[in-house]
Amino acid sequence: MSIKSEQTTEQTILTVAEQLFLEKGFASTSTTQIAKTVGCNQALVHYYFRTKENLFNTIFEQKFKNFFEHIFEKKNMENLSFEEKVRRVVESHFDLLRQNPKLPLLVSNELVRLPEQIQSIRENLQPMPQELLSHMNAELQKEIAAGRVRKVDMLDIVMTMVTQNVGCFIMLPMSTGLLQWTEEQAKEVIEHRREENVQVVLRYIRP
Amino acid sequence: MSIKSEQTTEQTILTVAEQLFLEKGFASTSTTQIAKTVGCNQALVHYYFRTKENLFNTIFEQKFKNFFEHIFEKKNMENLSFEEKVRRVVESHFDLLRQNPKLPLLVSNELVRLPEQIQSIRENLQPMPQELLSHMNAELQKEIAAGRVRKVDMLDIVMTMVTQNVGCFIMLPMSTGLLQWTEEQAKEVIEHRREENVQVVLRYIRP
DNA sequence: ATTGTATTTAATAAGTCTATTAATTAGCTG
DNA sequence: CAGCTAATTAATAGACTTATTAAATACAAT
Repeated sequence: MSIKSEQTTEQTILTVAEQLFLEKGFASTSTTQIAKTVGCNQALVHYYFRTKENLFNTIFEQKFKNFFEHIFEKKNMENLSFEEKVRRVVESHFDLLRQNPKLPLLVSNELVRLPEQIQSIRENLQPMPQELLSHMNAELQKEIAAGRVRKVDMLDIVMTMVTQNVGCFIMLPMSTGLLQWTEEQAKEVIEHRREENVQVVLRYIRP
Repeated sequence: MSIKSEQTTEQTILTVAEQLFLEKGFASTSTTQIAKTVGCNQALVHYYFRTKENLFNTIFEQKFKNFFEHIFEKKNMENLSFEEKVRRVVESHFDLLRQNPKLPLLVSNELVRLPEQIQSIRENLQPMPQELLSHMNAELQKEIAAGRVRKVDMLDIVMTMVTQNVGCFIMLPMSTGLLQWTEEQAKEVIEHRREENVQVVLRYIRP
């Protein structure tokens, strides 16, 4: 085992495979390469996960679920203003993406490849979003009634936020290349865009 | 030749390959499959383009260049208000993406795969963006000075627009799956988001 | 030490993929 | 029609892929 192991080999395979899938996508990652990176025999990958598809799904579903759990995690924000709540939601969504910058592209790709996959995901997190969304919507309606927010659909707010945050990370390699940012500059831009994305959403809902 | 041809076989190969690359990406599209779809022998694909990479680059660069030309196309908007200009730029960018809904994902993927590619693209359109950007910036500064727009960087405006529009199409398959839109509904959402994206940008720059 | 189970490896089948080569066909020109 | 070039095909080399199988090794418990 070349990778430092407190982990079992099985876990190491998962870790390595995740990295490679994120880096190069499903099609361009071979079980041979996974095994080579782990430092084990290629058959071992199939011994633990039988098929490459299986291995991928194990990682993918876990990752996706984890991601949504973070998003829908109940945060202690009861006594904050609506604006402050929105700010925090945008920021924590952004921060979650920053920790998983390559996930959105992988998800976008693989959901195109396997539209069925999305159904199994949907079923795994059925009640959460609806419940939360309607709770948030109730609060939004109060704000609108009080004239602190313009009349706007909750779904549009969410889409604006998600699109802006996700788009930011998907486009990062392209922006970096086209505008020839150094890694340093790229980091600064990300930090800067975090606040701008908050502004985008806040100004979007302002009366 | 099974595909109806007014086109030469070479052109047909280009057309078919473009479709398949957009659909399934570079790695998951084989020259065998291209040939099968075209209805010709697999060697013919290599006869015309020698390598798959070559074929891809031919299509990719042409497509990318074309796309940027549309974006930086001079439009006749001299006697419009700044706000109206912004609206039209956002809308025409959105419309261009709507005509090429799968291009952003492909570009995102392949620029990760080949960071060098981006440099050759950069060189192909060197003067345009800088020139246009500084022209737009001059106008922006006037608007800011006149108090019709808040103090904001041109780059942030552009990034907000591009991110919002591109993100919209990259996330469409995911949104459609998660929220179980019909094709009909998806179309309506796109039409709706077109206007919302305009609002996002306009409200983002409002004083 | 032996038995049993889990882990790991070597070997390999069966298939696909890219790319090349040599041969065949089509289409045009003189 | 002969001759030339371009288009097209069949065949195949060679590399790489996924997945399986049977054998070898490691490790624990009896």
